[in-house]
Amino acid sequence: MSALKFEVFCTDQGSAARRGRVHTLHGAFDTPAFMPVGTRASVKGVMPHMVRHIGAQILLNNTFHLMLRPGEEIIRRLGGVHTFMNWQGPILTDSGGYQAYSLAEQNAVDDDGVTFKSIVDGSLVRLGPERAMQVQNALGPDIMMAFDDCPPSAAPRAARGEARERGGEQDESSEERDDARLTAAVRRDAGKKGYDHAARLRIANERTVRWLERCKAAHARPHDQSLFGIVQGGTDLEMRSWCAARVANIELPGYAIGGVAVGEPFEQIAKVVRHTAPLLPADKPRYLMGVGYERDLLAAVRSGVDMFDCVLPTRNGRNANAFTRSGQVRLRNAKYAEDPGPIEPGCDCPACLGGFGEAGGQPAVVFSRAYIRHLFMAGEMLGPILVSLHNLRHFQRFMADVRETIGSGDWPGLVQRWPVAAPGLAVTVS
RNA sequence: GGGCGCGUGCCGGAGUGGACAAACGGGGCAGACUGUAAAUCUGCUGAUUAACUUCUACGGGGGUUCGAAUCCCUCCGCGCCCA
Repeated sequence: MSALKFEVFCTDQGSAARRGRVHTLHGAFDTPAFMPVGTRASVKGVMPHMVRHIGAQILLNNTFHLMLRPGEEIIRRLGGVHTFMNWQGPILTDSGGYQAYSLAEQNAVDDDGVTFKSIVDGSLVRLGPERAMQVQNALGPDIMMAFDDCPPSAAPRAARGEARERGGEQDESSEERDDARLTAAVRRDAGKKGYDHAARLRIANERTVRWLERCKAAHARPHDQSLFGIVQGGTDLEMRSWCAARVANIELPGYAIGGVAVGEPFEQIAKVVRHTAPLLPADKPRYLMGVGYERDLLAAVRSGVDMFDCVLPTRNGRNANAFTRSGQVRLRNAKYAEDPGPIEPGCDCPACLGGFGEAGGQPAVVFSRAYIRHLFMAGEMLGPILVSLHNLRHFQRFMADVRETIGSGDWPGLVQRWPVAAPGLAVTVS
């Protein structure tokens, strides 16, 4: 009797997509599922009951950040993450392996783990497979991720060039700027002279597999908590195959694809996922870590992925960037200064509906784009909250529709309702 | 009536002979964001040009100088002080 049960209700006729449900000791969630991110035991700006209200059934926490503050022992003594943050549904914790990537400038990786310079007090913090398990066992999530080595993406500059040639709608004026951010993540490894990306991927793969074995061995609560293994391998399909074979060979309740969406163009992400997902056991949930935009989600679902998480709805929500079925809306733009309409007509989120529908029915007046823009211009915290709610609801509604569609098989219909996701269908129909 | 000081771009405010279309900050405009050190970050912000450029600019006018936001004269406005 495992702490996790996965049932598949139906599989799509024309793709590898499947609809199902994952059961944990803190309840179940429907798959494919989108999990909001609450890194430090908080989905920023959104109270747990609101997170539930917009349709989320499971959310993320982060091992590394909670270990530094407030410390896993405090959370354990207070009853674990569920009680601590007042979320009684399933919780998944990321292991901190991603922070070795995202905080690359503050750490060093070796064969036994990662040494971080604490972002809280500057002290040296060591995180490896055993420690990551110890912390997650103390935090008490339903699903815990293995500690992996997430290598930097191959060549951010070249990758972006490709993306641009394909004539995406993105504004090109920003390329050099976020280059700075990407190279920051790459600096630690790729910045070294004589850097050999293939070799780095191989090392990451070997570590990830070895660390996974150690994680499994160190996992002290297998009857309460489920450990997921992670496949690395960058954009190299052979490396993905190599890693997937070894990771899948280790008996676990679920498996994840990591090291994706770290700067690659959309098609590359889809390609890696389409290649890797089928290599993971069909009777276990497959989790694509950190993804993503609607088109990425659609392509991955059709490749057989069941779980997703992403900071986009909340991070972009805090930055006045609203997701809609037809694309992103930058609510700070001057053209919305007098726009009386909701973020997205027809949306049933608390922002577009003007509230949570208290007694007496829904308010007649919505939170207008003009009002939300004003909130952002004025620095009012309600702005980020409203748009976060809208975005979270957007992704939940999208996933709900995707689940429906897996039953009906009407993918063109889905893409008609969600034009933003269209590239995801195009890429998986051959 | 006399004396002193001040007047810079949307705003505040540097600059006191050339590297000034003018620091810095604010405001505004635009962009980015994929297992969150992010309510953050980046760029632009006199006009004109695709760009090199050119033009108009530091209260008004006049002057000195190869060259002035910066020096001189004068006028206007504002502030403070003395009668």
